[in-house]
Amino acid sequence: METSSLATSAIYDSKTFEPRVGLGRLLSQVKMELVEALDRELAPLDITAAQYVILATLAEGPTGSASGLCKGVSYDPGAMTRMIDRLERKGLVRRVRCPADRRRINLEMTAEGKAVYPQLIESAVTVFNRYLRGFSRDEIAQLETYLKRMLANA
Amino acid sequence: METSSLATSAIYDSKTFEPRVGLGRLLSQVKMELVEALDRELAPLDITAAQYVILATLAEGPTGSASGLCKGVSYDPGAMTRMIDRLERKGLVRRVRCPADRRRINLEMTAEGKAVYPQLIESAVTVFNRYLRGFSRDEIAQLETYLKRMLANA
DNA sequence: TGACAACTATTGTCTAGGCAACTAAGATAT
DNA sequence: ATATCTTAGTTGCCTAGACAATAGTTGTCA
Repeated sequence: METSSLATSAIYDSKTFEPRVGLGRLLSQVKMELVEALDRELAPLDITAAQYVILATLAEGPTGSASGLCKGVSYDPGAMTRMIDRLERKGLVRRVRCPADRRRINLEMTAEGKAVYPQLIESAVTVFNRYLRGFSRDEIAQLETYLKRMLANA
Repeated sequence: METSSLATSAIYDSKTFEPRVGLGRLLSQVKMELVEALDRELAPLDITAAQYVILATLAEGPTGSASGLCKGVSYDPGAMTRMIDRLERKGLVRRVRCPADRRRINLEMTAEGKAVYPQLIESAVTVFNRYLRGFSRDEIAQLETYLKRMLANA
């Protein structure tokens, strides 16, 4: 039958599954190392990788409200409130009540936030380039495609 | 010069880097969804994905000590102590002082732990097969290779 | 032997996210 | 207009991991 490499056959079965060396472990490891590396890279700026994600989403996107950010980064509203507290305390971000809808709180980067932002990007680029040494652009595109396919399978 | 697809050229630069759609976001998302899916799958057994990882490492490997587990799953020793507390409270794992080295604590799965373990594997297999629908074995192998190359670049 | 270094596990403290309850504000329907 | 429903953000409580300090144990070496 030669089903072993058909795309439609089940990949794993309980007999042969090896939890310790599999894809899950690799994904966790890579993600963790990337976060740790970015944390170290950003440490001199007193900014964490988690904060970087929020700032980047805020800086690049049109979604200026807190709840928009929550959906964008799949974050709990409560966690987001406190995250914004931290960023506001650091003077990187400002809460601005939306006049049209007074429930909504729009977020703006402060001058200081905008000033450090290029350094954040620089740090992220450094980290990714380090972990992607030896990859061609095609390979990265393919890696991204695989991950997108997994997400589409959700 | 046509350097754009040479493997040795830097992949990203600060001008073109798009933090919101890149590899980091994809990796985080995939990892998170896998964990959430496994959590849901294991919920009826009252076991979390994090606990599954420990149990799997313990069941499959020869590393029976707590500190061995710490290294194996890059876990904090303090966190590991409390993790084992939880597993012990659930009756899945037993602490056994090593007679040869009385600092060391060896871990054994209880009869109950061994009894549920096949169901854990079954759950994990189900989740991975779901997220890998449509993948050939070759594609999975290549995905794993990419991730291993990233780790090797650390 | 005794001082000292290295290792194992535990505990306390801190940080941060998840969940639920709550308040305020807008939207909708009667 | 008012009652009801939905949405946005905040707060309190709980859980869990990270880090640091500690106690007990082993190995080393003078």
